[in-house]
Amino acid sequence: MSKSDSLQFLEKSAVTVAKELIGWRLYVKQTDNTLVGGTIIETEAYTQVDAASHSYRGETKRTSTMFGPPGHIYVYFTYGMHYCMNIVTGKTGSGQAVLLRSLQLDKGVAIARQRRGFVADNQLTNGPAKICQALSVNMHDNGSLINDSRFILKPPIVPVSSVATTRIGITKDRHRLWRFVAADS
DNA sequence: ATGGGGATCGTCT
DNA sequence: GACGATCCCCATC
Repeated sequence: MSKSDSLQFLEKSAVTVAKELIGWRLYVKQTDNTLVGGTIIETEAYTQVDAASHSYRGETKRTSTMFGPPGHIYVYFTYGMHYCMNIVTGKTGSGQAVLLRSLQLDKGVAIARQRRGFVADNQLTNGPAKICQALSVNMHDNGSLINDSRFILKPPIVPVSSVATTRIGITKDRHRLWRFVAADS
């Protein structure tokens, strides 16, 4: 699959992408040109009809990336101290994104351990803010285009099946089964 | 093993 | 002026 095929995949709706993104691999280039990242094993979909989504009340300065073209990275800052990253999906202007919630690291484990304060290896990237801390992603990366920036996204080597559940850490629209987890995790 | 609360600030009401 | 698409520590069971 080529670079343009990856971008074409991201034109699908957020719910479809969130489900099918399980098993894809995300890597982020570091300042020394090495890679940190691994396999995506947990995602959540957010859309404009969804009261839990940042895009629910329309475009603002903060959410403008979410309303831009698919394939870009939407980073937001929350709880006064954490960053979380999404991949924008769907038609341009539709306000959809997929939140990355958990990765299985396979590159850059040593630097990730250092950045995460030497927690247990299974806790390095098992949360949206942990991913950003381990991969060194912050607001400067907001708006970056996948495969044309620090961010590299590759399709699965073998397809990975996923299970749909309710989302985490939200108070509105909790009923939607828009969280997807790798079946074997 | 599980649960409550503190840290900390940009964004929107 | 309130509240998070969170994480971590500490208390308690």
